[in-house]
Amino acid sequence: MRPTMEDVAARAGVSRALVSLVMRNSPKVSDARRAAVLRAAEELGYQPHVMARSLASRTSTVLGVMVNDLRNAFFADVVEGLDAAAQAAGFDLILNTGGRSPTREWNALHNLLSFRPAGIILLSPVVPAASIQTAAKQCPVVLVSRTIRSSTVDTVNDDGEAGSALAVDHLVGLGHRRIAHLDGGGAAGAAQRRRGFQAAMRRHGLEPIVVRSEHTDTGGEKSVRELLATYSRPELPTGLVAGNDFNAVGAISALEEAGLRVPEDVSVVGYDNTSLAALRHLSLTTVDQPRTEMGRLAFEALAERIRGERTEPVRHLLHPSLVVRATTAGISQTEGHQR
Amino acid sequence: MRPTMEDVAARAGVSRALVSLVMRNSPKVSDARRAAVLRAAEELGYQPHVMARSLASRTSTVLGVMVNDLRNAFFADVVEGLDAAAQAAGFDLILNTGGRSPTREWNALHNLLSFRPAGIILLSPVVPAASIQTAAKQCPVVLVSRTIRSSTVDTVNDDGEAGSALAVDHLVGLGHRRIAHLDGGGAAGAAQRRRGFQAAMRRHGLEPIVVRSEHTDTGGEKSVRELLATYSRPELPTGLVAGNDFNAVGAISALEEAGLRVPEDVSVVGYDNTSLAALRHLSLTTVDQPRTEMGRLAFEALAERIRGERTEPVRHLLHPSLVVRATTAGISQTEGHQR
DNA sequence: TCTATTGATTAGAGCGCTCTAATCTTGTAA
DNA sequence: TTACAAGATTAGAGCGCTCTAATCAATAGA
Repeated sequence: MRPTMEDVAARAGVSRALVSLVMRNSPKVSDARRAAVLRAAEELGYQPHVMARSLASRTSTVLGVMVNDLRNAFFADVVEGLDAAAQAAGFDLILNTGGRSPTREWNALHNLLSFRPAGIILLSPVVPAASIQTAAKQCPVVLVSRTIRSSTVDTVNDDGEAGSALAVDHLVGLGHRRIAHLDGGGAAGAAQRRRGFQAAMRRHGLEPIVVRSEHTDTGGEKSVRELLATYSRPELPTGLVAGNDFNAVGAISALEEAGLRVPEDVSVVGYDNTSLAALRHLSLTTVDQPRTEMGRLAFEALAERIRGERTEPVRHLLHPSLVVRATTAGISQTEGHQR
Repeated sequence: MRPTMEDVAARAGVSRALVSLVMRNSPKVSDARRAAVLRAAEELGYQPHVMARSLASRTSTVLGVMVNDLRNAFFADVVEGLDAAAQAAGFDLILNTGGRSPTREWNALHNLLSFRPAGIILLSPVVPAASIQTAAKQCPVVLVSRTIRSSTVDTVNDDGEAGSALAVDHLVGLGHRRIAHLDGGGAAGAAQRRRGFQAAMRRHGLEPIVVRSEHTDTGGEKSVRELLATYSRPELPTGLVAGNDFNAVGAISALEEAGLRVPEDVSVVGYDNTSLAALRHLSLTTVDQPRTEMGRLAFEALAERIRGERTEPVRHLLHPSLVVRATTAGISQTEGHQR
């Protein structure tokens, strides 16, 4: 059996309480005793039992994290940021996946709650708001990539509207006037990206063209083929704001297949700045969200609640940035100003 | 304060011990009492306290997971598989990252250990074997993507040699005889892939060509340029076995840049079957490891140790499979049989 | 010298649960 | 009726720790 505090106390010739104080490095322990206890602990290979500590102190150093889909690089990055911040502050993460199913997610949430965590972070949860409210009664809750109308839960989101606007501004700045958006449909965040696109276009006095698509490469291909079938060459949009990077790659394929060059004939902007966008082969201009930072902020929000420093909800809306690479350029002279 | 077992007992008019039995659904409780307890628990919103249970029962339902880099899709997939299996068996994951630094990793490991987990899973750890041994004295340990000479720890690895062999066999079957490997250098798993390549080539009576490279797309580009500079066209390898998918993409770029067509002039095989390989735009033939399955097996190995069913170590070596897509083809007639 | 005062140490209760052993009910056989 | 086994229930100790309040030691002030 692993040594307990009692064992250390016996070996150091002090009481269990004193060992406890040393372990939490309390200042009110004499140097001599502290050294003796530390040595005894070292010799026995003693390590405090986190759960016992948690039970006795009625506090928790555990943070529950529910992530819908770890395979999604976005969430993996957020968790990385979360873990770094949590580890630095002495918290531990207990992690769960919900598999995009409300039922499984609710179970996962329950599981986390049964650890009496200090707080909970939900990454893009699909459970109803009421369930989240219930959880929030037990401990602070922070939502990432999901909004909620609740004064007890904080949220961290990337500003999808701003991201699309960034893409539109970039293209317009390059001289483009006919710009289409490949809409992600019901995918997470797609609605905001669409709204941002439309608003930005109108702001520039341009007519927004929205094509129904999906957040996949095949979706991108299909939408571009539709676009190609709908518009004759001189009226074809010269700029494309894709729903995400995969979508953009599909779009580029279809474009090239049709004999159009990117970016000479059509400029394409992706979204998410995934690892594939950085590939020199593609070198996709895309919108980057501060993912790790989102994880850090989520932790920070939670920490403030845990420390009781804040009771009003906080809504972080992070600003994405545009990573300009090789798939966007000014429109060629021959096409330029003809409407 | 959240209700405890005592509260439920009081409300149901029974003893705490009886509530405990009901919560662990013991068969030796009368139906009437069980119903009463369940109702009281429901009304109070009672939920057992996992940590308290763990402390009292001297058992743990927690599994420690140390992952080096979650951003690496490989590990994210393994964790998904792990989580699914663990959740199904009633275990919870506490997750940590080690950041590829032995020191930070050692701290992370210590943290996990302080939860007195039922077992620990280390994904591609970089700490010395001795540290792993130490941990293994406290609870069962399973290593993924790392081997060790120890009778107390189990390992789950993908057979990198077999993967390379798969790629070579495929190319040889297509008629290729001059095949080069873009070596990943010191990257994890690179050595095995290289060995597998060399062995497979010799088995076919062919001379293995190994070019030093890196597991990145720029690495792939550079190596191909070197290859191009070294060999005159008729002697240029017609088949390339890349170190991983990124590397393959870089290689393809450089090839196309030099006016060579893939797969007509040169066939390229990647490794890892990352999401980019599946892109229709690329459609990369690549080697796929059963990642989720690896997670499941890691859990299974741990579970067997936890249940005390096995004491001899187990070494899982998973067989990769080849996903044939569009970057490989038979060599064109004009090039075919000339040496 | 005696008493405050401060700082260091410890006794002991308790966190929310499990588990063993003891006790209480029934039902059944003699 | 009595005895007893089998099943249902409970008392109470204890898991490894923290925390409050009490105790103890040492120094300072009168």
